[in-house]
Amino acid sequence: MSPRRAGTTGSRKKKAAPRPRRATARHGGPLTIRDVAVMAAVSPGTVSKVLNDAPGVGSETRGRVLDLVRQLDYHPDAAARSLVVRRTGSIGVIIPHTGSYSMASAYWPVLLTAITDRAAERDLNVLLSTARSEEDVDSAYRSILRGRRVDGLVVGAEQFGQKQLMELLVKGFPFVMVGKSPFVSHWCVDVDNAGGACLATRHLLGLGRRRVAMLAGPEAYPSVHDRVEGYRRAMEEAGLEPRVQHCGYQQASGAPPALLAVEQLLESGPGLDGLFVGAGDLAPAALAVAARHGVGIPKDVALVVFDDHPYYDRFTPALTAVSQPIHDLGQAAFDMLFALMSGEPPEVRERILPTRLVVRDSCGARA
Amino acid sequence: MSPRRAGTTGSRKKKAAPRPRRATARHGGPLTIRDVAVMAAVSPGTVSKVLNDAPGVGSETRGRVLDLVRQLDYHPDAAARSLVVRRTGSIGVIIPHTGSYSMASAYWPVLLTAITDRAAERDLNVLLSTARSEEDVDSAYRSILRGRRVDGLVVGAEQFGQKQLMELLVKGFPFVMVGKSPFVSHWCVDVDNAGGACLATRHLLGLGRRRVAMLAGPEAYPSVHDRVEGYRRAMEEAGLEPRVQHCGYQQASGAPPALLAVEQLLESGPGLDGLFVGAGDLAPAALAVAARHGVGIPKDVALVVFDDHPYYDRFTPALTAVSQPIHDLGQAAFDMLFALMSGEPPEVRERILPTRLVVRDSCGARA
DNA sequence: ATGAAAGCGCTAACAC
DNA sequence: GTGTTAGCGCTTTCAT
Repeated sequence: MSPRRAGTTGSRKKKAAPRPRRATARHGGPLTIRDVAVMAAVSPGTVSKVLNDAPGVGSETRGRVLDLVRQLDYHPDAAARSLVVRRTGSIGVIIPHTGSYSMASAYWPVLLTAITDRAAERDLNVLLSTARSEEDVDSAYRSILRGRRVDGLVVGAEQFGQKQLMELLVKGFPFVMVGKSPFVSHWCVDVDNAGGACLATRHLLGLGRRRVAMLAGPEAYPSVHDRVEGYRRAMEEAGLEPRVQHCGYQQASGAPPALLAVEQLLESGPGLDGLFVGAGDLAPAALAVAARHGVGIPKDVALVVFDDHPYYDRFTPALTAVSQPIHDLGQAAFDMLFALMSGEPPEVRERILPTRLVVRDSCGARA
Repeated sequence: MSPRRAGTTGSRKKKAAPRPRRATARHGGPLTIRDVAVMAAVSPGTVSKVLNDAPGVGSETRGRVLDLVRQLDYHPDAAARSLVVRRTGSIGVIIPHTGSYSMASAYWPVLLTAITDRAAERDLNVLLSTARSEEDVDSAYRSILRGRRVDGLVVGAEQFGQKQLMELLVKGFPFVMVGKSPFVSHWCVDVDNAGGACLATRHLLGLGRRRVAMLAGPEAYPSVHDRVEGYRRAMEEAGLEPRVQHCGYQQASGAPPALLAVEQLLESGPGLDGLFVGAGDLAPAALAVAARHGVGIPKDVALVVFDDHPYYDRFTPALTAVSQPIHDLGQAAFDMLFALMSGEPPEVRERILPTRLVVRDSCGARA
């Protein structure tokens, strides 16, 4: 397809021929370093040195080349460059989205934005892979790592399988996890799940609520575990009996397990007067069931939800929430990865960011 | 740094030497096609043919190589490959996020997810660039196009500058726009903005509202223009006087211009009884101002907003909204780009997707 | 300070 | 059917 050199002097097979290569620049495609070199009347090697701020180039020459480069808007071919320098200039980000929800919630989008912006500052590109299901994670993983397309990786650790994590670890591939992995200990960033949950629960307790239950996600996730722990701690401090109801996250189809879980909470046992909703995804379900049962919020049941959203402000009642510093989390993840890639391991292996409580109406504090 | 070949026979400079190259495989890095070739006792060329399903390989050999490849988990180096095939196997996506809002709204995240998933099906990677401001778009643009890192591009056309768009056009670079550009005519996908706006307005009119105003974004955007047009059409059909109030989108800081715009709408002129909010971003402001003025929704003013969100269901009143098929839009954008990249231009230059009205409480239809 | 040339890992044209 | 080799566009010794 691409025209290789036309027979120069009939010498194509004899090994003695000094591999003439193309002597003159005559192509159709984009500019190459040769073109620039020819026009600047220097060798490609010199242009390369200029472009890479390497020493050994006269300032007069350097200036001339630089001008030309600017004028021609020449940019070295990334593939050719990475082939020789053995770096791609990209990082990978793998994020899960179970159902259409995760991407619609603010968590991943904001995280991603933070990472992308930060990466851009360092002249790194971001290769994004989304994974629909946990099985999907594997293919996302290989598609992004296959062929050494990235120099480092940010992964949502909770959804990542042990196998892949171990693989990365063994390879010594630079990566950081967002959220703790149930399987491996490695560099990661996370929010203070236990602390935030404790904060939320204490807040409800401080408002005089006593029968405070927790609606939690699937037990397998470390974040869920930590939030349950924080809730438990607050309850036990107050000498109260914890009551945790787990449920699955919203799936792509089928009846939301959250609804059933809330039903169970409301129906069984003695009446609640407080509810800590352990994940933003679960809040709508909790509100819906409460409304259906004629349970007033915050009058009958005071409610705090983990993970904030701008729109909670416009719910009725406006939701009191534990706000996570998602943007900071993304920046921290990138910074950690960047350090790893630069061969300077960050000081701390786990960077845990604090949460804060945003008090609105659903907890009854303003009532 | 990387160990080049150790002097084989002292012949390093004489041009007669047949460029011996490395004969034996002995390195530290990842597997190369040579390694596989050696182990399979075939030539690299043959391995390459197997990997690319090229003809001219015996089925016995093919099987042996394939087994080995699988067993070794060998993947060809992407950079080396793209250098010779002149394709990167990646597409770029540039999305704007003014303030932290855009990414928090469902539009871009869902669009991005759709594109990414679709790309994965075609074994294409997605290089993501976010642009904070309109000036930022330019650097995002160059960073992603610089060095030919992608084979095609999806861009949010409204925020893209004329200069960049023209550049792409002139280069003949495959790209599709999401939303129409004010500057150039090119392949693009969009929702039926005018139709959706008309739908919303007619709905309000059909409910008996007569003094229906529209709260719209900045005039410069084609989508805003189209929505205004749809609104106007519906009003004029009914023989009513249109009343449009423009405002800027939410900025990173400063008082939201939306608030002021709504104030103006409510204060000036004769009392409204209907409001068409031309963009999801503006809905919270409209509700806030209405509440502050003691304007009941839908009792006093019936409201419909363009662009739906799962959480609107939990607003009070639940928001009636024009729902855009964002996921489909993303898929359509990718499909169009893929066709372009395959050299088979899509049949239609503009793919316009229909919207539908999601009736909830704010329009008063259920009252 | 500059240029020549080797070679990164792969594919494609051609020879056998 | 299989091996050989040139060369993609760049960086990087090494010689000059």
